[in-house]
Amino acid sequence: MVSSRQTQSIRLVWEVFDRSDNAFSVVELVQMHKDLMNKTTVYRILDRFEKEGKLHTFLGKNGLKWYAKCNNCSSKQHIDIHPHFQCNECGKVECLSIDVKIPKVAKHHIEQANMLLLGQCDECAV
Amino acid sequence: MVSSRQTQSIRLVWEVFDRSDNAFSVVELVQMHKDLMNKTTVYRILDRFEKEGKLHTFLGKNGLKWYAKCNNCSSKQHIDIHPHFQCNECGKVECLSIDVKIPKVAKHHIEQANMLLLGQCDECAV
DNA sequence: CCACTTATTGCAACTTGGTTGCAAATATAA
DNA sequence: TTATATTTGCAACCAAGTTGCAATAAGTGG
Repeated sequence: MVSSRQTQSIRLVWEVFDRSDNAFSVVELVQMHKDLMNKTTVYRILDRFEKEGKLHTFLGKNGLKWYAKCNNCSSKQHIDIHPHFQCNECGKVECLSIDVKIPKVAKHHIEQANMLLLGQCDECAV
Repeated sequence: MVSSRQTQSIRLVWEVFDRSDNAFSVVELVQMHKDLMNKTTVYRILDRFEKEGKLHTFLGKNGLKWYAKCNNCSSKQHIDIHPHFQCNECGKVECLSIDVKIPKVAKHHIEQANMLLLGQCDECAV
């Protein structure tokens, strides 16, 4: 492993995140690159970005994997919690930059916490 | 829809929940009934229990669907939040009977919140 | 207790998200 | 420019979940 060559595909996938602060589902990312690279490649690149701490992941409302840029989060803070919001109508997802306290639970050693808020986003609220 | 016949399969699936306060993943439930009924049937029965407000569902750490009895929760409270805990080692899931405040977020109308805590359970902590 | 209606089930085929192994392509260092 | 090790494409695979339809079986009513 180690190195990390600067390939066309890696550049293209990164650009998506570089140009926007949105979160993207893997499905979207595979779709938007489908003429440019294989889905396996997309999966692998995202995987790598996550390991490198450039992106963090979480699960959306149907158990689909989403990726977002790590703006507020160092790779240490990945285990900490900022909640994500997903609109029940348009499906769009956002990282919320608020902190949620991880509850202490007796007899449980909590290492991570995921919080997904579901509702209606600004744009879908007529 | 409406009626609801009391079939063998429905009875069998319900017994699992009746005998224990654990949460069960669909995968487990399909597996444990595999000689008694088709997986489609298990899916359909769980689906129905959920609609009837007997069970609530949530997603575990790999996006797998889990079902648990609605003890503390009326069907109204489904949209409210008690967090779930999943052990990273043995995979077991519990409903935690603590309340988590749903954060208010400007410009977002939040309808539901899901919180999954991950860590080590009592039994896996040597 | 039988016949009938309709809910429920089984089955097989399908869909979708995600993974794997390996050969071919290509970025980089020398 | 070449050598080599990383990336990629591809095709096949896996698992979770869904669908359509024919077969089965609950729960009526007679």
